[in-house]
Amino acid sequence: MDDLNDQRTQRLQKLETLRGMGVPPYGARFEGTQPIARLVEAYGSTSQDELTHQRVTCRIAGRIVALRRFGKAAFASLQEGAHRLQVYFRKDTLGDEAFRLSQTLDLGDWIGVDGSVFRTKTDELTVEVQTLTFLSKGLRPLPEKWHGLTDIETRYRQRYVDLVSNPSVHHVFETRSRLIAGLRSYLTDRGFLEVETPMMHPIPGGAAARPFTTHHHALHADLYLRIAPELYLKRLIVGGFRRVFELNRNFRNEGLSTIHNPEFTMLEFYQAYADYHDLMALTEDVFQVLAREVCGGITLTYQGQRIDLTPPWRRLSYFDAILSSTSFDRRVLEDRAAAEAAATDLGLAIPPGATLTGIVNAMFEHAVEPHLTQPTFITEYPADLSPLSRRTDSDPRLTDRFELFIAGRELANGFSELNDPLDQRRRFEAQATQRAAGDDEAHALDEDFLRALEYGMPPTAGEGIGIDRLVMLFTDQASIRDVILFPQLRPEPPS
RNA sequence: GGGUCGUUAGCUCAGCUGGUAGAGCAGCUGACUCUUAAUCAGCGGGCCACAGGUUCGAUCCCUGUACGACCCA
Repeated sequence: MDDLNDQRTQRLQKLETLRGMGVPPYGARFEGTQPIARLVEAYGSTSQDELTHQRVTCRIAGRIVALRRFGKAAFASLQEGAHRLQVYFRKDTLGDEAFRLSQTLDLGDWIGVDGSVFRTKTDELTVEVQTLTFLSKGLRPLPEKWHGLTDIETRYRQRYVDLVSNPSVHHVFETRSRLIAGLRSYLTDRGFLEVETPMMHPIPGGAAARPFTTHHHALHADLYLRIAPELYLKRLIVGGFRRVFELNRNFRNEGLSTIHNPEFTMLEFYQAYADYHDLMALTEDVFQVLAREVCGGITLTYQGQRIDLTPPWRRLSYFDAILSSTSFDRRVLEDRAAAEAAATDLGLAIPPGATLTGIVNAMFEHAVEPHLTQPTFITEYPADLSPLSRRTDSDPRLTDRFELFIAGRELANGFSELNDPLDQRRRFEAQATQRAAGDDEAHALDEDFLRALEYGMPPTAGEGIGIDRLVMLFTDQASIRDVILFPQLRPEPPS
């Protein structure tokens, strides 16, 4: 049995009272309403005299979130989304029957209202109700009016209550939606075609991550939820699309944290004939466009830090970043023993089988990443870490790749694509060696992808932008769970 | 996986040295036709997350479990 408290019991009784009055507690269509937000916007600064003169009437609907009764009159706040408008019930105006209905209303109920717009003595925009239409009965009490709902677990598990109780949550998710719409129009305006590639992959690829496994019964085949769309999008470039993007969910079977949710949203886009420098310029530009559209300017505040998106952003090579953030000399990048000593010096625990690349990357993550507050492109990643990236012409141990860091977090990853099928095969084979050595995040070898490359992929640059982290940055949220409507939690224990 | 902290009424929170629980809001009854955290009078509401242990006695001390938050790997 569910938590059957006395308030719920009371409301179940009121449901019967409504039925007794001939009022359906779960009504049907209520057409022709104006959004409360629109009404408030339209008349928020209109004077009482002007409202009287214009005889402004309206039809609105919403949830009752505050109620103040005075014998033969009452005030209520109607909420729709993040917006509220006060309504006023008078026995004189409503008549006995409708006033009796208004007396049965509870916090949380949905009603529709026809009335005239005026200002109260205290100058609050208010609708005096002429006709009251009952729309839907709330059986559970809402959280407290002053503190709202603060219990973080309940906020995530019952986001619907969070949204009712905390209007600022609406703002975060509206901003999320506008950022995504902004990215879509930015890319489509520049000739990128939005495509949909499989979510279920026979071979998980395109990233270093553990996949979720599922099974298709009719095909008698294991399938993997995609960890990245990359290899499919590049197949499309092989097929002749010049510019494509996909903006959708990826799934990675890894731990949860303030910056990791097992399903998360990624934008990936690919541009033929371009290189990673073009993408860095595009990234600087699109962040500015979004910041202006959504935040009204190109400086943001994130968790108390001022973030300045004015281009050009700093560009720093991966190795130089490590050397300039530590006091080590170049040997630590080239000699495994020196690297291990340096890493130990930084307080890092190095597992026995760790490769030079792995140790150096641990140093990067520890000594460099957290300090990259202002937008910074880290470039020229080692080829060992970048099995899908084109090698740098002047030094084939490096790649034409960048990652973007802001506020100490990776926001984007882009590179000139490796389009040499023979080199790609060797890189996959190196990954297979790592996998055999116990690295279960190493890339799997995808023969069909290699076959596609053998048909010839033009020079191409591609990039992924982590949308959840982007939204965190633009809405100043500390946890990824605050920018995902229904973040992953353990299943609720039975009560 | 490890550490720290948390879980008390529908919600937000108190609860001292171990003696079977309090407030505000919400709810119920009554008064009130311009209030806005309305006001006034009265009333009800608890598996103190769960399971063990210590104790004459546990919301409180101990152990474990579940769920969550943060930090670390």
